[in-house]
Amino acid sequence: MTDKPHTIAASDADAATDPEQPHCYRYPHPAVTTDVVLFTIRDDRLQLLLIERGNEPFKGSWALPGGFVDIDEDLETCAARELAEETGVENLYLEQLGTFGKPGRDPRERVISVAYLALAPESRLQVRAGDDAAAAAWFPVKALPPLAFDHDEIIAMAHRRLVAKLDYSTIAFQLLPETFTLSELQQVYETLVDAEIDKRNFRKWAQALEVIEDTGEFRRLGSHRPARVYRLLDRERIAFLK
Amino acid sequence: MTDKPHTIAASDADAATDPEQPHCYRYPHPAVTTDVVLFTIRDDRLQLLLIERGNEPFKGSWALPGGFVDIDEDLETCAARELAEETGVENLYLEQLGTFGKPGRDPRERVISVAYLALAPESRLQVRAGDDAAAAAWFPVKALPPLAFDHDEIIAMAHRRLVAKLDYSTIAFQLLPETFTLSELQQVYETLVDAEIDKRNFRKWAQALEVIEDTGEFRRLGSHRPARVYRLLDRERIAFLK
DNA sequence: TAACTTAGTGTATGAGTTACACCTTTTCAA
DNA sequence: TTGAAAAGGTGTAACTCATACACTAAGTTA
Repeated sequence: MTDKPHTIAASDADAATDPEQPHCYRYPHPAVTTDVVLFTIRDDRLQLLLIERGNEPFKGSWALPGGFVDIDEDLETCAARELAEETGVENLYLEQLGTFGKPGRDPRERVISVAYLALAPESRLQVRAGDDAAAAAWFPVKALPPLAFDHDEIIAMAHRRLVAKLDYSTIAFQLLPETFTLSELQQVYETLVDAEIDKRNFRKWAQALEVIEDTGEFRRLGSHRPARVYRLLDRERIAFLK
Repeated sequence: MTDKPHTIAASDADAATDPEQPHCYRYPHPAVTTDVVLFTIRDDRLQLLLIERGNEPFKGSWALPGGFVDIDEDLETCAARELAEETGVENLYLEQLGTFGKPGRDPRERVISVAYLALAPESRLQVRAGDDAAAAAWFPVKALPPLAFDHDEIIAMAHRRLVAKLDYSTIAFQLLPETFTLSELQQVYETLVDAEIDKRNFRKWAQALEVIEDTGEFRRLGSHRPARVYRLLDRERIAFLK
């Protein structure tokens, strides 16, 4: 990192000259936001949360939940906070996806957005409108509305990342509640890869992972044989395979 | 993305009130930099480029090459520019690694750094001091000097990413020149995984990839049988495996 | 021309992935 | 009460891919 002169100048950024715009720097600074792609599975379809924009630019389009990073706030904390504001839920799975900073992606000023991928089981979500009363809604990944900014690119990257991680991690378990049956687990995988999976092979594979345990309980839902209920051994941490 | 009031206020950021600090915003903005972890293989060891800091903070420590993002400059362009300034080389392999923004990581002001991973064969590099005449030097990953900021974390992530990608991509070919022998390729892999690899299995694997072609030429280097020379089929693009 | 050095080659074994069909256990309705 | 409906649950054989392993080939140099 080279020491350019504005590094020093910016350090006394508090110098207030205009009470309306009190934060001044020798060189221009971009704004930094976080945006979150929150996936869940509802109605056997992969869906994600979007917020309708009430103002220009992109008024009427839909955008990822997100917002400006406070000056003393960690990036991941910011993403978690924005998400909690929209969904009312804390402690969701969250991982950094990438940073999007093409000049012009926001027509107002230079905005650099750190994007996050989040996952949650539908059961944990009770989406309410955020503080700003903007409309929030779920959309299937296969049927997205017109999107603001470069959010289509961010969503495409999030989806690719999610599907790629199925091969070498247990990330998909983040889409299931505390306890689940093997059929429910298979449903999640089939939805994500958008293909049918052989039942016997899938169950052999899932049980060989050594990341789930039989709770000893059964779930009876419908007029058929009840299913064994399993639990993730290590809630929180996702495992990496082979 | 919610519309907070400062989104609008920041749009007229040009309002100059103090000729020394003419860039003012209604809310504080962080500074944004890019830092690059440039790996190469020299003397059969994985090494990376560091710059000695001439000023506080961390005066005398070593830091990743990098610098502030210009207000109209794309992030990757910024990383490539900083790298070109240090190495004199353009068109190196570059991929975004992650963004580091813990408050306090730079004691002067809030600085958010977008880190990049870069790879180059030693043959393409002729490192010269940058414009600022700071010392630049190569260090083996296994013998790094005291590092500035959180650059140890960034380097650790870059190294993990590089090694992880060996399993499912042809990223390692970016560490080789235009043409190479299979023994040279094997050397690169052995250096990266820090272990010996069986020669027959490695060559079988490399040739089954369908990403290299025999140039028909031979390289004679030393008092022994000459080696066939290969070339990467699709220079530039790295392939994803299985 | 013999010694040295790296280049180059094949086969057998085990592990893991895939394809594939039927019986079990429950509920519900006749 | 019984049988039809619906999802739960199970094993084996074929194939693919990764691994372990040792000798000959083709140059250079003394």
